[in-house]
Amino acid sequence: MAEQSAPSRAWRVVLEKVENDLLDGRLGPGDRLPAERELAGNLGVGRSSVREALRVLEVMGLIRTGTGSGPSSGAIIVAAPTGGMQALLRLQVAAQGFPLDDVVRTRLALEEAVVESLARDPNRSIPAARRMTEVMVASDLSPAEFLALDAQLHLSLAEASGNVVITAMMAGLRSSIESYVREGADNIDDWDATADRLRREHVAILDAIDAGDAEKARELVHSHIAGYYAHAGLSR
Amino acid sequence: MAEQSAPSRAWRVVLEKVENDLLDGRLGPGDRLPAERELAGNLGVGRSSVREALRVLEVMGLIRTGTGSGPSSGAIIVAAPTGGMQALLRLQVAAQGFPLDDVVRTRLALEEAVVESLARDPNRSIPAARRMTEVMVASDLSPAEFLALDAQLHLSLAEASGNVVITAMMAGLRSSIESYVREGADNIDDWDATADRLRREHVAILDAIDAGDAEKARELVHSHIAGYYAHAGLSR
DNA sequence: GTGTGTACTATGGTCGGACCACAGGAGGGT
DNA sequence: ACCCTCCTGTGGTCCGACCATAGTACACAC
Repeated sequence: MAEQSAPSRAWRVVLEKVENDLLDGRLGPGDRLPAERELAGNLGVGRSSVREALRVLEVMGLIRTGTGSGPSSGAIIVAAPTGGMQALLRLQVAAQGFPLDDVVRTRLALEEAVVESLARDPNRSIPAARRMTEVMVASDLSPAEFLALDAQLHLSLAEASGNVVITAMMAGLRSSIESYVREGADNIDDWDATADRLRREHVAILDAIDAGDAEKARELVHSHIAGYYAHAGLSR
Repeated sequence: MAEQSAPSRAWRVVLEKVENDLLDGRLGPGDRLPAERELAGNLGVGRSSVREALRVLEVMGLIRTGTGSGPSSGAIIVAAPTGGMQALLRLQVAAQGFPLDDVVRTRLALEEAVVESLARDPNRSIPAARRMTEVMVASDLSPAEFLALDAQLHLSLAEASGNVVITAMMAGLRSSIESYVREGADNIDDWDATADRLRREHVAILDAIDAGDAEKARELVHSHIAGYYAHAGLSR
């Protein structure tokens, strides 16, 4: 299925070779790829083409490259989930391939799924999120600081849900609209009151999760997020 | 936010330059990037580094490159949403950065959000999806063909919802687990009966959407997908 | 004047070589 | 036995060369 019958594009050959090695188990997390020069020789392409493919893999978060010699050098499969998603979403939003509004709505859908799944999970444990809410009570936080903590809080919920894909997507979505969110905060005149409301909503959401009330958690997180974006003038 | 203070990595310089140009509106969909040699000269990096960055942008679906001269040559901003997401998810799943189970659950969350949003939308129109269900009644479809149509059906729902981000994600998720889904079909002995059930479920889902019953649509799509994966032995 | 074909030019695609920086390991000196 | 040095392997970068391609300009023929 990874065939493309496009023998042009030498770098694609490299990309497909790596993908197939991954799919067939010849490569896995922690493994080292052959050296660039060796790979080039094996596949009959130039080193530059190999490098272009490796660059793609690196940005996508699949490999980490290290100079020097020894076990930590070379290209190593790491499969860091968030990095690539973040880069992709940021760029797509920047290039207007992903409208801001759709990003927000997608975040909404995922965030609702997260809290619902948490509320339904009898083995849930969200101490990290609780701790975040406590940190956020400090009243001398600038909007930017507050929003950063807010992002961490929401992210910690996703992590607690144990779903790597959703966590990566949420991190990416968040970072892709980060600048807009920060600008949006400037549109809010009564920032202290807003921050207070957000804090209370956070606590209410966590309470609903702890109480196992999935429906309520879903509704709360929906109005929490939709409300903020509307208030900040970011939603149509 | 786009700062990295990492003057090493020449290709990052290029990537950031393009991203900043996009964010500041100096570049937009349809625009042409400067020629590779020119870009290299402007930024004080080698052409190879420029190419590595462009390769990343190309795989992410942001640009399309064309040889020759004239208006259609060079690197052009296209911001094709699905391509990059597909590549990213496929590779991450292949490298085991994204567990299969999390992919399925994410698809579930997005798919539920799609049908719910459709059911709530008074201006919804899902003729494409209806047509797909009619095509799928042909009984002489192989499992692979049936699954391909099934994928199209679900995708057409996402498209009908008008959310590009969710559509791209769903297309990517789907393609990333495509091979596993196909293998899973082999685990199903009573394929004809299963296909029949899936067809009926599809119709029921569309009916619920048309009826504006968001809750029911959500439940139906949930059991539809979760049920199939469980039946195919793909869910833990 | 019109049409046609050829040469030119700008572009990406690829390769190979060269050099650098760096990290680890091997080997020699003490 | 220890430490220092040099060697080797690795990615990171640049450069120059060549090719394929697609427009475009221009000269030539009619």
